Amino acid sequence: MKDPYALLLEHIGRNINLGPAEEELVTGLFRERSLKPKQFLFQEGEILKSQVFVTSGCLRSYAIDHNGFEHILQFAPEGWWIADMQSLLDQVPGKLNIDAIQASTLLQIGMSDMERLYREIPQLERHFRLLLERSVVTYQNRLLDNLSLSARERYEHFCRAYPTLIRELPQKQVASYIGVTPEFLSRMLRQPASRKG
Amino acid sequence: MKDPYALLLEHIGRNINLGPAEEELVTGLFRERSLKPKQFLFQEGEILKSQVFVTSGCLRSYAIDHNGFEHILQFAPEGWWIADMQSLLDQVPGKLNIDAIQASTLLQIGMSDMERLYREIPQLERHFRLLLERSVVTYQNRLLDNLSLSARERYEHFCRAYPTLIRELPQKQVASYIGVTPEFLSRMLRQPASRKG
DNA sequence: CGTCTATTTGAATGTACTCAAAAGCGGTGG
DNA sequence: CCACCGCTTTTGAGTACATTCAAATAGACG
Repeated sequence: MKDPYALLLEHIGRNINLGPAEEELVTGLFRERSLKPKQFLFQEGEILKSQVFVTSGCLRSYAIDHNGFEHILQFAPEGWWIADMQSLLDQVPGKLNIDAIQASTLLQIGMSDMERLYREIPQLERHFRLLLERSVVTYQNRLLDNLSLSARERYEHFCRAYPTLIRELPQKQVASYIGVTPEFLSRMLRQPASRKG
Repeated sequence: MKDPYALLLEHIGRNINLGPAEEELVTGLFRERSLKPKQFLFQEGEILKSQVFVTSGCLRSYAIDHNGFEHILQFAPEGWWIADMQSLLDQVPGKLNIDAIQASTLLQIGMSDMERLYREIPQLERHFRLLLERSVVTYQNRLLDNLSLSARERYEHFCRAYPTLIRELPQKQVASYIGVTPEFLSRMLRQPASRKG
């Protein structure tokens, strides 16, 4: 079992170099927490107060539409950040739900401590800028997939993007992520992929 | 007609405070450029070399799918940045096209100059971090709209999000942005919105 | 076991697409 | 000024991909 704090520092270390004092400052401000499967970290209507870094297991964020259907926005396995960013940034009631899909551990930091980190370690701005750039690219690609690909193609993309996750996830959640009903995904997987290649 | 450089500094000034020397450094590294309607800034397969800030008019970025259909990813009116981020960040051939939908002017900065700016004005990391946070939220919301809303609802959202643009854009481009065929959007607008509210 | 949820299957339906063609619109050049 | 061209919008008819609702089956967990 890896040390959560080591994981966080390693994650940050991919983008910037921190001195020992800085590393201590960072680790000193994050709190460990664990979640059981299906346990909520955050629910629609609440105001999110902290940044969350997943250190083991896997969380997900999703919205519930006006027909009661879940739409998964993000899976966050080990080494990923997850949040309702709108709620966090503007301190308004969130539209997302975030829960654990496996037993998970995470590191949490309150927004005022986070701001202190940005003040005392300006390099962290860079770290998160770089992360966010990747995040934007990812969402752009997913959006284009949804605009231009068939359900089957989106499923194939998903398998390639999350080769590990796909084995652990219930079909229902894959369906929710790629934007089809569970019934339709079930039929699709039974059907031989039309070989026109 | 506003000064493009003043517009850029005003834009940056919303997030951070620059001294006069810093402002000069910034403006010294951006080059002005103008585009006629339908003129390309960037085409699929090229490698994007510069960051682009729109100072008048409006650009768009879009991808072309394997059936030849355009899918608009972004409109960039005055005061917005636009890029094929994947191409820019990884220096790989891009999948997007970027062109002007009106006569437009913009400010451009090469990646090495941009890196110099980040080095000499670390605060800029913060500025772009904040921008990117908003960008992620926007793409997340658009993705959720595409996963959970009907074509009509997406159209209504679009009208609210871009009240000015909607008056200037050909229907075809709105259709491409919200993810329907132009034929379907045409029919939809002719149909009375079912009043069940 | 029994319960709860996920998956599968069936039949009917709907939303949005395809292809084809006509009509409208704007610009350009003779 | 009008004729023509290219592009957008509209209209029609047929179709497909995916959903809905209902019910049966299978799996997981305590």
